[in-house]
Amino acid sequence: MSNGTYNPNGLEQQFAGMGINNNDGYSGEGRSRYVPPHLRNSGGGGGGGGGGNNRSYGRSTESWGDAAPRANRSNDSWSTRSDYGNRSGGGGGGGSWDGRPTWKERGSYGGKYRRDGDQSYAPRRDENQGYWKDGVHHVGNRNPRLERELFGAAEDVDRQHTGINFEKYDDIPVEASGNEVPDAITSFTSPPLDAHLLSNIELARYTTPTPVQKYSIPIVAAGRDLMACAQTGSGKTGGFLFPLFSELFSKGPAPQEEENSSVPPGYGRSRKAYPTVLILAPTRELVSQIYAEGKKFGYRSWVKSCVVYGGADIGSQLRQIERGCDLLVATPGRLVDLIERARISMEQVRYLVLDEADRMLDMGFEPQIRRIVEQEGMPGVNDRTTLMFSATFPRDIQHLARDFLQDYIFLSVGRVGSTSENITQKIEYVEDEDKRSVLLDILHSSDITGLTLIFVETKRMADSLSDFLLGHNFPATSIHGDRTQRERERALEYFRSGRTPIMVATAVAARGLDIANVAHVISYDLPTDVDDYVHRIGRTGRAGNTGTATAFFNRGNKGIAGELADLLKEANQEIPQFLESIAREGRSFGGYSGRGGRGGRGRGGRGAGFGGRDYRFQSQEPSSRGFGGGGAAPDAFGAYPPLGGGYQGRPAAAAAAPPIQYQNKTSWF
DNA sequence: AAAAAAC
Repeated sequence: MSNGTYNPNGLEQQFAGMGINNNDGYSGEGRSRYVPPHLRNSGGGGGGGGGGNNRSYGRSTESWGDAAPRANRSNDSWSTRSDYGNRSGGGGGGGSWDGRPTWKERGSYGGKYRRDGDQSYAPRRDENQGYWKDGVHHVGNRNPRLERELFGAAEDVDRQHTGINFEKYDDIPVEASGNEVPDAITSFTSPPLDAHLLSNIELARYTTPTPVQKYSIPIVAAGRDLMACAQTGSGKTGGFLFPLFSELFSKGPAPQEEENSSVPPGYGRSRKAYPTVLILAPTRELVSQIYAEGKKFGYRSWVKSCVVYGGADIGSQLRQIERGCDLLVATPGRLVDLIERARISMEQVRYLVLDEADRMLDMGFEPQIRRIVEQEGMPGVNDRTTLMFSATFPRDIQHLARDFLQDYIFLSVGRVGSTSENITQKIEYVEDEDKRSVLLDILHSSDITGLTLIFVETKRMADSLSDFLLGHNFPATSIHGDRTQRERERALEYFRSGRTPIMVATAVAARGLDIANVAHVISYDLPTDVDDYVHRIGRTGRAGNTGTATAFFNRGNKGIAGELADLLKEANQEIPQFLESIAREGRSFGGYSGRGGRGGRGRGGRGAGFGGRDYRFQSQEPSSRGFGGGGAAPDAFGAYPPLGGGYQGRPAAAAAAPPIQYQNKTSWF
């Protein structure tokens, strides 16, 4: 297969390329320090440049970054959120955020180094980085090498967005609700998108907006907040990156305090970064992936993107931030850490994105998220645009939406190619002790083109199973939370590139990861939550391709049997007899009542490809979910539903008298 | 019950 942009010796070469950072100990020591993927070849400047070549730029961000006084803010176009009309149509004549000229250093910088022939000791200037001066976006030079690195070649197996079945786009169910929903766009055009962004979208070979993008672009352009129920595979990442970059490109940097712009960059009293855009996501791999997409769309622009997450060297992340940080992608834990170290400020955040919000809450990130959004000086709902994405819309997410969003547009989107059409699901009855040999059979008989992703429930199993496969000469790797970040990233890279076409994974890889060319997803162990199963199989059949999902089922999985059978039925898949009967046993016992308990969609929603419902517009009558029942009352135990409980279909505003929590079947005992 | 995530 084509190795495309993936050099087998990439890592070593990239270490070599970091020569500029020798003083940082990268190569001076006997053992090489880990360089996370986003720092390798960063900037991509000339030849051996590698990292560290943006340094001089960092200065500019430093100064504009200091927060403009609140009072100023209320005069600029940012804060008048109540006046939606003013912000649509790219108003303001494309000036800077507040109409004032932006920091001069940013402009003079170009002149300073452009004619400087000797760059051997001066901070390396990046010809490919654009800049903003006097209300004009000066786009950097093109760089074929960097373009190839960012966008890949058309034939690269691991970059393919081809095979997208565009006709199917039109079949995707989309529901938008809210006050004055802006009209959806139908194609990538300028306006409403910034012309430079459009050229980057073209380079990335995206030709048609997905449904979520069709809505999110005009919604953000109108300055509205968005709550979107959509899974990855719906073009979610582009759904927020496109409109955000478009806004940044046409509006330029946020205003900065005049006095502060004279502080010598890098030597000022603080080395704090003030990102304009903050994107939060639950896993390290996910933020890494979003950042990689961000680099594509930010190509040649003035916007400097950064990514921070745990498990990786914080020093290199700090240096990256110092070089400029307009758009930040982060996991919550590491971001809180950096805020505590006073290296990142939330005070200039104008756009906030919460990706996979339900997952973040599941993982217990709510305290960190609330701290980041509510207690660290981030502009309030009136002074920022907030986009929330979530596969499900349970009650705790509704609360978050109520607190973080203002008069939002609710969007419910299906996937590109519904589960039923693109993924063939097979359920095999396999006892635990037979799983290994059945797996070998499957691997032996399966098509060698395409990747195979195997899900297990425990980290230990991930290790032992990948060892077992390696022992049988299958090129396998594994990814789970006990592996080092370096191992995780390498595993993912090898898997993506096809160098190791089999990967054994825990839940860390179940959601959000967009890996092209996954032909087969095997649930070696079934999860207990059917939502997890849905997310897993969503790793295949992406972008309009077809895929196969196989699950090993035995009596130990009977808890999921009923919902699994329902799911298969909705997806028009074959339901094996054993599953049918085990599901029936479960149902007759205590009366299966569809989904209750923890977060998730009602059964009816998934088949239609909808992720949730805009509870704001549901009346007090029983919802279409089958969550029938009276008004607000304690549940059968006399207890009010827990805040974190999964529940939907009821206005969250009824807080004074919380509604019934419908119990999971198992809770009745 | 296990997984994920900051040091």
